[in-house]
Amino acid sequence: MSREEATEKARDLFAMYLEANKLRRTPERFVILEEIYKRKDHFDAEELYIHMKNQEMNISKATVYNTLELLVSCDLVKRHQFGKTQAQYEKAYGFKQHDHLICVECRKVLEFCDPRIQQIKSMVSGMFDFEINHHSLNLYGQCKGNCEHKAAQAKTESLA
Amino acid sequence: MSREEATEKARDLFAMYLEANKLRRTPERFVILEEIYKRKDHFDAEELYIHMKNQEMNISKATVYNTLELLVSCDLVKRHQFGKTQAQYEKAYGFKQHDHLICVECRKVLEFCDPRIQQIKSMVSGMFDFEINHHSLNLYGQCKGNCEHKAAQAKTESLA
DNA sequence: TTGTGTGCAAAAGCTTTGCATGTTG
DNA sequence: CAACATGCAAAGCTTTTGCACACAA
Repeated sequence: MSREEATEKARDLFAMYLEANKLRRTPERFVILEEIYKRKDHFDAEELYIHMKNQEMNISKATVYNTLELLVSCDLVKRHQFGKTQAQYEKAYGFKQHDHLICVECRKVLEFCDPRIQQIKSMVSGMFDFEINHHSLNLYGQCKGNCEHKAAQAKTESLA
Repeated sequence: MSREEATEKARDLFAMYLEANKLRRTPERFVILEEIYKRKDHFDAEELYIHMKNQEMNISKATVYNTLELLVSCDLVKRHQFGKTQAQYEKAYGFKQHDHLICVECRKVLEFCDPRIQQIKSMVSGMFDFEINHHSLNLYGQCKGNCEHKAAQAKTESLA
């Protein structure tokens, strides 16, 4: 699925979600969704807010946070806590689910996939009689070389 | 290893760490370590601070945070981010490493172990040429019953 | 028209910092 | 006695809230 297709689908899903929950289709909500789906990487609420301001868009922080919350609720956006404070976000629809590898030196965030995490989830779910909705797996470490990860990136892309 | 033995070992390790890093052996640092190793569950910095105040101990928040930081650095304490803000801590020496299952309804935190996480870490480490120091795996969901997890607790204890 | 959503600013909550004082090595 | 650690309070930073106005349904 191309980025454009994913964005279009996400827009439709968001509209349906809003309708189903009797929430309003405000321009702000769709502008924010649009901007998030233009992005490739992780971002935080502040960055998104600043970006809107730079575009001369009159969108408040309250609305940014409110909309992110809505988008997380309907699974169109994922929220992560890589560091101590500031949450990070990323688009979630139409892109392969993955986990994260964080370099504690350069703070770069890489993505990887491993099917074993699904097995762990099913097993734990059964053992505790829990319904597991989502998970967060972060590996922290440091790149051995010069914090250039291009070789590894290429490797995972070939696996995808 | 009993709780007392673990506490004693932790105290020694902390003393060695302080000496190795030319840091001072202040009473506050050891009182905090002691209190943490008395605890069975997760706690946050505020709880620890309040507890000290209730014991008529004159320990400031700054010292609580500073000491937690030191203890995390030398792996005697682990820091977790289960929710959005407030970090949670737990003692780490002499207790089996584990991951967490969080009920998003009652906020209860359960613990589980799975060897597959180690396999994932080695594989990703090799693939990205990364040195992985630690990880964080949290599963979020809800208990199907009444948020009583005693049966499951019993099951994991029998596995340990 | 009606009530939800928005912008703005202020408040809240967790953590860190600055400074004077105390205490370790 | 010379640094370093502490206590206290204030500041910092991210996120939430209150309120008046705007606008979607």
